[in-house]
Amino acid sequence: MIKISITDDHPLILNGLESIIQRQNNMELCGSYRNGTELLEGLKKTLPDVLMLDIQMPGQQGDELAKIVSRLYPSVKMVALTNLDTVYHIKNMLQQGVLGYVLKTAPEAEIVAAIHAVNSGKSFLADELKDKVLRHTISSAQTFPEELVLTRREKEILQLVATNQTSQDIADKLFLSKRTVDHHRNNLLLKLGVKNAAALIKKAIDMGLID
Amino acid sequence: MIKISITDDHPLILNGLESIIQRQNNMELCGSYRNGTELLEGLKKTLPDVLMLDIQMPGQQGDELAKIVSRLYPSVKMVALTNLDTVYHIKNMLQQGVLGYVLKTAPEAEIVAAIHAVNSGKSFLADELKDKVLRHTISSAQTFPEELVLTRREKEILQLVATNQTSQDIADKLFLSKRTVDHHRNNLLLKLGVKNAAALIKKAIDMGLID
DNA sequence: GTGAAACTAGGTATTTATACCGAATCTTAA
DNA sequence: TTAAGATTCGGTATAAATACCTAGTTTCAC
Repeated sequence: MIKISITDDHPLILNGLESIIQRQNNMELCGSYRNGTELLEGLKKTLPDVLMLDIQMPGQQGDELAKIVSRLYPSVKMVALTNLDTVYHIKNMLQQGVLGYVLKTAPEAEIVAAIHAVNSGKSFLADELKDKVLRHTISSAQTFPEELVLTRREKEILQLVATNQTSQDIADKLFLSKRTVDHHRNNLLLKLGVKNAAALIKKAIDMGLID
Repeated sequence: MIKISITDDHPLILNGLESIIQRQNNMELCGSYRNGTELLEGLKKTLPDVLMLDIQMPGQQGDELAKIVSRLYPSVKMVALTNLDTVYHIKNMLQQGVLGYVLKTAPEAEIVAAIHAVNSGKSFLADELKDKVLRHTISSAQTFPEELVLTRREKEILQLVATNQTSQDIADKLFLSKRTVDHHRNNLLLKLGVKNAAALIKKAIDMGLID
């Protein structure tokens, strides 16, 4: 019997996954959480074999959670269950210790297959996503730099740049010098390979860095 | 017995909604479609009382579908079931003939309530969304025009602003003076109610003006 | 045809963003 | 403990965007 927990802020998704699991005769749902706080609380009591994890959630994001969980509970196999199909997110989640990556648009059979795979310690990634990562790895010189790793501060400032605030506004809000904010903005432009704020926001949204 | 159809490209959502409907003793699912083409095909055979409609889908978008359905089958009551919680989308869908608007993050009871409401011809909108629309209507009535209408040139330039080009670049490309481009950019900022290009792009994407 | 709106473009000024330079702390993992 | 990277902030300079003017031409609906 594979014990499964899920963390997602959408009741509909929780429902859908629950009905899928109930239909399998060798799986059972042992935890259902709506955010990172609930998850971390729940894991203290019940440890699943497989944890299904959304990326975009209110509060703590999926990648941070994956990192925490994989450190605290290395025995828990994780599957990212998400809408985001960018290479950035796939690589990012896998780096954070997630074994499987499945899109919410995936057919039921694929979700079940992913659970089985990670439960036996194997990684799981849909063929289409493998191809995508592969293509990107091969031809990424032009599109965006291979290694896109944004720091915590950069992510934070990226969000704020999209909110109709100047660097000075952002600096005031974060209690930083305008210079510091500009420094991070420049790094963002470099890392995403763009020349100005408009293109930065466009690309960040395309890549799923901003919701 | 309320007959319900659903159009959504996420199998998980289809699953989740199906299990919710099965648990109600006065509802039944009479159609389940993954995109607009399937929906329009299916409606020729089976007409539901209530149609649950996603907005973001591959191919035809929800708002276009709502318009078509409400013209072809005025008896079908529609509910938008979506992740998008912007005032723009709420108003847009309601204008296209949708009676209810429910977020995918909504609890099960709210989804059921929405189906009942629209089935008896009443509109349905969660209180939080009503408040949001109200606040927006009040606060934006004075500053910006209610109706957002972009001209051809403005739309054209809006697209280009998102493509990593400066005003001068855009001017060269369109054989215009940089001043003219700046003029249109200023109008865009005014019309969308933002202060800079970053926020302009963010808002334009949120509103579906840029893909 | 007339009028409204869109499109065009220039002047001038200020504010912001971007580019490059250096460098001191702080965190964190090896 | 050490090394690498993140974070912080400064100087200086230029490029770009934004704000507020005016005004001629074109387009299109009435």
